[in-house]
Amino acid sequence: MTSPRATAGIPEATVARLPVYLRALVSLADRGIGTCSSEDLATAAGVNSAKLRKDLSYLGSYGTRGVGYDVEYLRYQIAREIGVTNDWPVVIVGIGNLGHALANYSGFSSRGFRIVALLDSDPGRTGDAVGDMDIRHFDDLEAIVADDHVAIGVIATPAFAAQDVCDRLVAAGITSILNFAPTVLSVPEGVDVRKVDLSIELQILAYHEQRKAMNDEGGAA
Amino acid sequence: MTSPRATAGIPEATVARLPVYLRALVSLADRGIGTCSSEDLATAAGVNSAKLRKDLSYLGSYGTRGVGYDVEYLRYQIAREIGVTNDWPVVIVGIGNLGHALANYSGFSSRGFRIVALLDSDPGRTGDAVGDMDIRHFDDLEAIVADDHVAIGVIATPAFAAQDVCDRLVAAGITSILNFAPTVLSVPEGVDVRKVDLSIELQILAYHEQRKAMNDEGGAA
DNA sequence: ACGATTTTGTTCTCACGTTCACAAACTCCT
DNA sequence: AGGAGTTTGTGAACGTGAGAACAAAATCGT
Repeated sequence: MTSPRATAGIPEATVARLPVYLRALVSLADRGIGTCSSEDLATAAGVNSAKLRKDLSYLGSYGTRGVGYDVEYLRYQIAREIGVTNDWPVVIVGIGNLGHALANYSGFSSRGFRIVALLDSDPGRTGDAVGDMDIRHFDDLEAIVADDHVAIGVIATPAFAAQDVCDRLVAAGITSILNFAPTVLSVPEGVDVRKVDLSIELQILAYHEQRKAMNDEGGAA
Repeated sequence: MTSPRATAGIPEATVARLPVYLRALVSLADRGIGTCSSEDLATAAGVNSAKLRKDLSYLGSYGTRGVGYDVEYLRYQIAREIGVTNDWPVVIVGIGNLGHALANYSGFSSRGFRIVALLDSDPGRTGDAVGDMDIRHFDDLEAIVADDHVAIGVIATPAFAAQDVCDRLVAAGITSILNFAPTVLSVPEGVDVRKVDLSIELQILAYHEQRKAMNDEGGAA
């Protein structure tokens, strides 16, 4: 029993690229471009055009053969598919250096997210203002999550505190977590975690850099 | 003509996990654990033990059957494979909110990297101190890269400036770039780019969150 | 010394993701 | 109206990655 447009099974790899396409479309729209081919959009998104077309085909047939894609229309369709046509409320926990940067990051509000609270467990920080928001105490978490129906939390604490914060977020009803702390979080079934680790990315670069150096040596010898 | 230990072809997916294993090993060592099984390490790293063993087998046979892995020994072997036994000099360009956070991030120095310069093109920022470093003007880039043999650069500028900064980094001799600006960078052959996009990660979470909400509705109806 | 037990390293199979290549479908021009 | 030229959407081939399952090799107890 499959529905005509199987909005069910979009591959994970495709989901991860949809936001890139969305950003590329916004950029094209800003430049006043109303229609684009898969080749144009693929270039703007930094991918192969066949992959782009296959990715878009999972959402439906939003292009016109011989013409291309209407930028505004496709932009809306992808935004709808991702779910960023309405704003998602988000809480950020841990307002150190990184938390500050995240709180001030304009890319959230412009892309479907709204920061509803900055939380920290250090009483020396609560009450401080970051931009136009005040830092509140972590104990306010449960009330905020319940009041604003928050589903997404960002962890920007030190590693040692991350698992405790995570457990508390989950208990409060958060079901999606973006983790910047360099540690593995364990969460119950049904909760999604994505991690961003700055030093891991650098280490991957270092590996390839080392390989380049080895090859240069090998080639010169 | 394959060398006995083919250090040549480590799969990209494995390379991306090695830093996670390394972190897990450091954590085990800190807790005074001298030996661990693949199961222990896999749990600490948040992966399946079969996958872990297969990943490690690409590096060589560093375990002992019936016993497990020596934590210190394996830690060194992975660090050597990644190339983080010596420090890699790194420059950070764009010292806004995020650049500040990166400059203060202790995880770099403790994991094989050394920040040698903070650069910004805004004269209002140059000269300011961040931690124990001064912000220098972007025009000093070429001299710094040449003097310190810098191969890795971090871009933390606004999106509109990122491609220009990137071109200049490449021209100065940088061959690995970590890009935090929300834009696609084009680079010549031989230069590696990895990107970290905070809002993309959130959008992926939003997609899954929306799906959960749809399923709950569908299940309740 | 030898069998029981543990745990690694590897093989095999399956699923997923990428890319090619082409038919279907649309526009434009005559 | 009809053919030439474009560009999408998709089927098929290929490559990579994940996980189960097992043989090889080490320890331990008797």
